[in-house]
Amino acid sequence: MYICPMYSSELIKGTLKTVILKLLSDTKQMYGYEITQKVKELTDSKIVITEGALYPLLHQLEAEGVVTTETVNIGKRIRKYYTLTQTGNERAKEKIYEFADFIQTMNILLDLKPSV
Amino acid sequence: MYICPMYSSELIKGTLKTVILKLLSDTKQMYGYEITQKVKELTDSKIVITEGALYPLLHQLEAEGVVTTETVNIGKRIRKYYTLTQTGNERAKEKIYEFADFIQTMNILLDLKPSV
DNA sequence: CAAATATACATAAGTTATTTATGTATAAGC
DNA sequence: GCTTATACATAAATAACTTATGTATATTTG
Repeated sequence: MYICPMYSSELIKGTLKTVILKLLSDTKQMYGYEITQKVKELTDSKIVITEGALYPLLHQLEAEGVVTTETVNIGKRIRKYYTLTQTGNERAKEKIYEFADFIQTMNILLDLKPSV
Repeated sequence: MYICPMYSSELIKGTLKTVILKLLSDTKQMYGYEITQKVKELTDSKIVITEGALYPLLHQLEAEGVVTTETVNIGKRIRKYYTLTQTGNERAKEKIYEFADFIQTMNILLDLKPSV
């Protein structure tokens, strides 16, 4: 049986922000580790977000005012929940729309059928 | 009227190789400048390949044995035509398949309809 | 109950791939 | 004649990620 491996990193690069914004626009509040697990689960491990990529990006999004954070104590450990701001919601819509448009263009370029 | 600008470079990054391999698998022989123009035309200027990105990649593909080259004199100018090797044809199919698969996964992740 | 794995954050060095800038030169259009 | 288009090439700077490392608690498994 064929097991589809992870996509080449060059392909995944650049979609990270869009994916995170989408998840946050669906779930309101998520913490970093939760995001990595959700993406892994939804993509059957074809997209795996590493911590080194995720955390710096989340910090950047916070600095830009796209998300706000709330730190919660879970026993003696901490969790940092991220929530989209209004700006963040708009940004999420834009990025998702852009990607949908991009897919259309790539479908034409690569002669893929719309349903593929 | 809304004019869709170029996609963010982060989105385009990583699809360059796939796009070039696809064009070469369709047209057999193309030269660098021709590739940039074809992509610009097919994507309505939403994807524009810069020379600084294109030529190093073509040279790399040649070094890997994915393409062979033939230099032709056009008047006093030169053109360097690129042709896929057999390895190159396989590579092209793989990359195109990988991207099609990637799109499917992203459609699920981003809740896009298959036809979008 | 000890060890391994999972949860949960964070950052820094190294790598890779692009962008931007620069360079050379001929051909075509105005 | 000047500007734009054709046509190649490379190098420095930048951006973004991978890999590695660090800290620490919680849970599972043998």
